Amino acid sequence: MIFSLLHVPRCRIQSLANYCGETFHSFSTTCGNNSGIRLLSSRIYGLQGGQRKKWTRPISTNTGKGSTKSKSIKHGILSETILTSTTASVNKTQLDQFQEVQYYDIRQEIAQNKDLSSLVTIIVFDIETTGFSRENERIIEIALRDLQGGENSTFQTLVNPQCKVPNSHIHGITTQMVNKPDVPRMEDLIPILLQYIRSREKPRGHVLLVAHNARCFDVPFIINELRRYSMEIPPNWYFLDTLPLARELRELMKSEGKELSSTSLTALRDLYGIKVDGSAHRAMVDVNTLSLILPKLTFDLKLTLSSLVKKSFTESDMINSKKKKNFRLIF
DNA sequence: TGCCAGGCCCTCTTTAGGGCCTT
Repeated sequence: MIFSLLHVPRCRIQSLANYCGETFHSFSTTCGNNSGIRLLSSRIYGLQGGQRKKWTRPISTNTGKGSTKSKSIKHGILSETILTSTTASVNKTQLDQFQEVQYYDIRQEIAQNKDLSSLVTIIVFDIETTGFSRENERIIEIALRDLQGGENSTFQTLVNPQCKVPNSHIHGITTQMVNKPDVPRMEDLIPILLQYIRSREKPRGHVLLVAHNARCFDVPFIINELRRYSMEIPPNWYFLDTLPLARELRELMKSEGKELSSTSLTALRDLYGIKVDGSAHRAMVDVNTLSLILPKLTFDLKLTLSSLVKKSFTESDMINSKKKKNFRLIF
């Protein structure tokens, strides 16, 4: 049975942790045995000039159900596929309409003491890229996991960067793996990704996208990729960076006379005794790792859902932060 | 010839420098 992290009363820290324990135990079981991954046959409309495109490319989701079939799979979430067919039709008009929907700042809703559990979808995500430069490098893999579980709670795909992959030694993703016609390019993927995340949202709800070092790495990459195709981050997306949380944990442990060797994802994984099922530095493996770390981290730091939302940031926050920094440098 | 990512945090600090974290 899958429970939602978001169903936990906002002020009951213990409940949050208990809930996380149940959720992530269920998730862990699902992940270990693994559930089916689907090959989506997608039809999309090109964003540029409304040109219609049709292709079939491998994008994976999982059912989130512990079926008998899934228990027979042994080698991690990346290795198995079940063929199915789903149609995703998105055009620019639909996306424009989406952008026009008015959302309140969720942080104001906290102040108004609204029930966040009915508003927020938490999605852990990770990207693999050809390097560190958001300007010069490209995304080659994306993975997401909706922590409320259920059918199609994960999304993952390789991305065709249309350039060489110089750092295969890091993630094992080679130029040959991604530079081929059946791997979607980013311009093909963006509308599908937006549609997927929107499908996980609650009515007039918000999305909290969580990643390790999100502020300096993952989020700027995502923003840049969207901007390349004249797209913007949807107004109801908020980001949570777990790196500052890891730093808080290190300070907390230090005050208790303990030591955290590093604030990396690997160090947190080791601290909490989480076993890696698959190749580290593949997007879904890191997503699964962070999905298991998050409830333990929030428990140790006594963080509620509303406190997580308070720590979140938007694209606007990043822009304003940069402006303030430039202002300080000038004056 | 010079640059080659960038934001955050710590300290031998704040008109700075270096390390961490992500691929």
